[in-house]
Amino acid sequence: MTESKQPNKQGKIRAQSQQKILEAAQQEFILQGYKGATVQSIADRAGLPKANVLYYFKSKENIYHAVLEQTLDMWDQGIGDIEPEDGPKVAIEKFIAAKVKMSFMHPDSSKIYAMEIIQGAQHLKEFARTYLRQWVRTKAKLFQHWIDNGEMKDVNPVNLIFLIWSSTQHYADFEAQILTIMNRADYEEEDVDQVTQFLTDIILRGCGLK
Amino acid sequence: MTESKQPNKQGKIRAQSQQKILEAAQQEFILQGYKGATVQSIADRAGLPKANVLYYFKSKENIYHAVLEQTLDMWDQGIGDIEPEDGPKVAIEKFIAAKVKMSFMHPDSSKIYAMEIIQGAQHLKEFARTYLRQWVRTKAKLFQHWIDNGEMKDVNPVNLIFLIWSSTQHYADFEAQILTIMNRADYEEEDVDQVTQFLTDIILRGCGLK
DNA sequence: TAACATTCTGACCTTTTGGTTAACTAAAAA
DNA sequence: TTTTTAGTTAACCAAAAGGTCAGAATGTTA
Repeated sequence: MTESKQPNKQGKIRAQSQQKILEAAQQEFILQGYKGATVQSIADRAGLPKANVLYYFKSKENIYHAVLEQTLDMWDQGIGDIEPEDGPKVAIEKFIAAKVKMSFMHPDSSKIYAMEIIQGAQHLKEFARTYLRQWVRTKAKLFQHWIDNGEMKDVNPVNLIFLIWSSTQHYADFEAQILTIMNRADYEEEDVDQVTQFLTDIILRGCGLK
Repeated sequence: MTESKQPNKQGKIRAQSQQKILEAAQQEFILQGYKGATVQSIADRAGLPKANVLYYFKSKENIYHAVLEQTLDMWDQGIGDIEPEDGPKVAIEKFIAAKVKMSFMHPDSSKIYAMEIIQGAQHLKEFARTYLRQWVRTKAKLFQHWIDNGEMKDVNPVNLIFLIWSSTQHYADFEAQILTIMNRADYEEEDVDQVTQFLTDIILRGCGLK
């Protein structure tokens, strides 16, 4: 029972190195895909020798799992929570604002997630089947309740959720295309508000809330 | 000048084999990514020996290019053409209907395209910079014209185009997630109409056209 | 049928990759 | 100081990958 270590210094190096590796790996996985990202390229990007990367994560699979987990945590935190007492207008406003913000602040998480789903959601099937499905059902019920109460137009709540997800995530996932089309090098501060404003405006009115 | 061949039989075998290879390749590229899709796996899926695949396409790069080209052709054909004389209501209806139909009928093309963009659009930068940018500008001007004429609400036309693209393509790209959440095995005929109906309804009303 | 072109294919080669190992250093505990 | 533990790294290896090639098989045409 040599349960000593980790007063502070201990886990520090570990945590730092792991984080550096995860960030590098996320980039590489996006740019090259799972198979295309090599342990060497991840190591190079992280500024570490390959063997050191394998020391912290026993295998490439493990690195990928860790990246995905980080992504799901982000999703979980960033998703604005819809609350019953908000009413439909505020709920949708909060929901859209949260998702747009996440898209602009953590586009890479969104990209990794999108690639996983496109490729068949092999690693996320369970997450979708349990967590996501439940989340959608709960929120859909809430919307349905407001609809039944005449507080908003009768639109399919599930489709509405998909609409908000897709239209907000688009700015993260399709960043390259959007910037090219608009002939811009990067997103800027005000884009977040502009997009939030636009989507909120259209969707609220679309739901008969404006 | 032995310009004989191809009265009919000639190019036939060639065309058939190539098409079989392209379909197999598209699947593999989606499922495994560019690097993950091996020439062997493409050959296996196409039911041909590897060397035969390399006989028709000199390299894996070439196969990928051919797949992308096919995808852009599809995009080009499938995009409902907005015409000035339609007016905003019909234009948006046609646009949404065309994109939804494409998403449900050719989800794989949409997926390949999406992956390319997410990964930085390396092979599509030129397409986006020239063709797409021009397309968006032309259509945006049209919408702006209608807005100036008071025929629709004052919404940002470029954002509107992005909204329609994203919300429709979502059903192709995120197929796996949507089906899992809805606890279904496959899309069905009526889904196309239902989704078209939903999106048209919300977006038209969002644009003050209902 | 003979000549020619096209299609097909197993065997082979080179390079790259994920992962292991063993040895070394640094630092913290005993 | 001695002993452990954590971290670091070059060198190595087996497997898998992309691609070549020579020659066999199968048409096509004259």
